[in-house]
Amino acid sequence: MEKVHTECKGKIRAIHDTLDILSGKWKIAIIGSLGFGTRRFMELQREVEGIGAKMLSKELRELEINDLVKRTVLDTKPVTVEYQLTEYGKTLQDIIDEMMKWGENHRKRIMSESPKEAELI
Amino acid sequence: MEKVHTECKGKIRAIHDTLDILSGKWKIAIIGSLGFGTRRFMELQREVEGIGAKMLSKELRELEINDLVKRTVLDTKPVTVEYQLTEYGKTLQDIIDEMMKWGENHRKRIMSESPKEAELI
DNA sequence: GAAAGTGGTTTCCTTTAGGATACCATTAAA
DNA sequence: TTTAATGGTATCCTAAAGGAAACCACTTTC
Repeated sequence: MEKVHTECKGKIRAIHDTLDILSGKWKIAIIGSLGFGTRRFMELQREVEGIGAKMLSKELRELEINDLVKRTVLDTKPVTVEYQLTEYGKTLQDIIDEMMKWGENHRKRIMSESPKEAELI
Repeated sequence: MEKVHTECKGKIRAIHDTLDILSGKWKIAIIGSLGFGTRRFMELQREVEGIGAKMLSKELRELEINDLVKRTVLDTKPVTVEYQLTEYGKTLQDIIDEMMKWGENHRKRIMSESPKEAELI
């Protein structure tokens, strides 16, 4: 029983590691945008609607630290910076797909229960 | 291109729906605990180490609203209340498993890069 | 020479998440 | 009669997340 408990805490920690990387208001949208291909800072800021420069730069830095996104500075004038998903970053796809499927189904479920309230979300 | 964009926003919304349900400091631990079987309020508070009554009650209410957890009041004296995962709640298992696998692998990866820092996390 | 675009950082502010403590009613045991 | 256990709620407080605006250096265009 104690072994089960210890094991279990490790698993919960693992789940939270993943959750920490994916949660926050913008990370998924950024990863989603980069899923279509390489993007520059300004392109991301336009595609991820509503994000400010501060948050974008912070989120990108975190994704870069976790080796999910690669940042490349090009020697142009003025400098351009490219962001792309790393191969490792692409390994998130399975889990993101699962979340997408579950979330879409959940919304349908809620809509069929009480459509009016659900529309407000 | 616009259609792609609209579709994409729906998908991102779906992912965030899922994320909203799973994120927060305690939900995963609660679901994990209930994964072993029915639990009473006090049992949960003991098993989910560190959680206070206010947070536990709030998180349980949210899980109940989303039909992931069922709350049953038993007519004993004093009243006992049982919480259990619904069938729908169990459908989260796939996605939680994916997150667990990814998180465990991610930790190994970080450990092999820079074991000393990683231990601190 | 001014404006606009490149990719940001810094500062300050508001909003939200979470925690500590006290409290509630009920009942059984000591 | 006090204590402990049941399952919570209400209030207040802190910490963290996030947003707005100003600012930076550099270069091209108007």
